[in-house]
Amino acid sequence: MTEAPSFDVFQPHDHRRCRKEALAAVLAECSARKLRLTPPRRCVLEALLEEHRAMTAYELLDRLREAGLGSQPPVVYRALDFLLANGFAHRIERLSAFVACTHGEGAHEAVFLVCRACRQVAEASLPALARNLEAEASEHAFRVERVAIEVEGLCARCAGAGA
Amino acid sequence: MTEAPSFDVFQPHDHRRCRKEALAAVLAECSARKLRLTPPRRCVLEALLEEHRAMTAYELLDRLREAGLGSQPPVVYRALDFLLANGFAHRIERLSAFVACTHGEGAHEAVFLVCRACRQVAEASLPALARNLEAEASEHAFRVERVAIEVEGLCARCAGAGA
DNA sequence: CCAAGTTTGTTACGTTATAACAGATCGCGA
DNA sequence: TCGCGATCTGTTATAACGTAACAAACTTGG
Repeated sequence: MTEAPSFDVFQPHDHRRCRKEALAAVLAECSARKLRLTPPRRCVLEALLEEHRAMTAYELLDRLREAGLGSQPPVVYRALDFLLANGFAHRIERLSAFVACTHGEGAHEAVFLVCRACRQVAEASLPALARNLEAEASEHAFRVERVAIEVEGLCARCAGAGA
Repeated sequence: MTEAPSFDVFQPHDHRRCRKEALAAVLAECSARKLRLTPPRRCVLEALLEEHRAMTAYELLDRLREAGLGSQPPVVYRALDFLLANGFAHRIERLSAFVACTHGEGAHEAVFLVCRACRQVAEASLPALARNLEAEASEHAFRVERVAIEVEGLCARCAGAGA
């Protein structure tokens, strides 16, 4: 199985290659897990990989429409459900928007660094933090199902541009 | 200045007293900082303290309407802006909803334990975690402006109720 | 008291998301 | 290879969340 790339989107990189590798990794994963990357699902994933930033459901829906696929909201929300459920994309709560997963591996509790200007999102994992949260939750007898850690601010480039 | 209470909402407690003390703390804070807790702002805050769970803007708007105050969305969103800006309430991104602050002190990076069944929210602070995030952000040359850490799951009571 | 700034309230609209259902497609077993 | 159950696509319609723009009322300080 191809390994998905895991890197810092805020660094310059060969974007063509990054998209291609990420798509290959998802295709491999789908094949291995017998998941169907149908046309609308693939269209949404490719849009996210291409833009490489958090996109709203309605921006993605425009892509579906342009591709001659469904043009109504449920189509894009269902494609997103599939991508989120299988770890190929993430929802950024703060923006009500979505990004392709850049972290590679399956289930993981990620920290998202979200630039409010360019909407690019870097994904990091902090295992130490996850342990802290576990401890905190167990003190409250709380059963954890989902963790969202979102850091909003400005990436170096946008901060430099005087945003 | 009265100290606001800081406790675990998932534990049984004297709710009447908890509301009264929290309101007193906000009044004191407003007086100290020359902030105006006007009728719509107070109405929204009291609703949040009374219900003691995450409430949507439109639920809060119903309260304003019942109180004979404004009945259109901008009124409640402005009151919420005031409460959020001054640390008297928090937005729970995951739910597009709002809770009264139960943590007492001013600016703080909190961890929210959000029960998806009853919508009660426990607020904890994890200083160690904040330091981790700082380190992570600086590695990416990212300027942090706002941090949201939300843990979704089930509180002990709702888990027990077989949710 | 007056002027400047702040707050409330309104109308109108834009954005985000889901329910319910019909028809198309897929994959498997007879 | 046929057909049946499960899955997926697409539609219409509507609900939930949020903001722009502007007029009127209130508050505060000179």
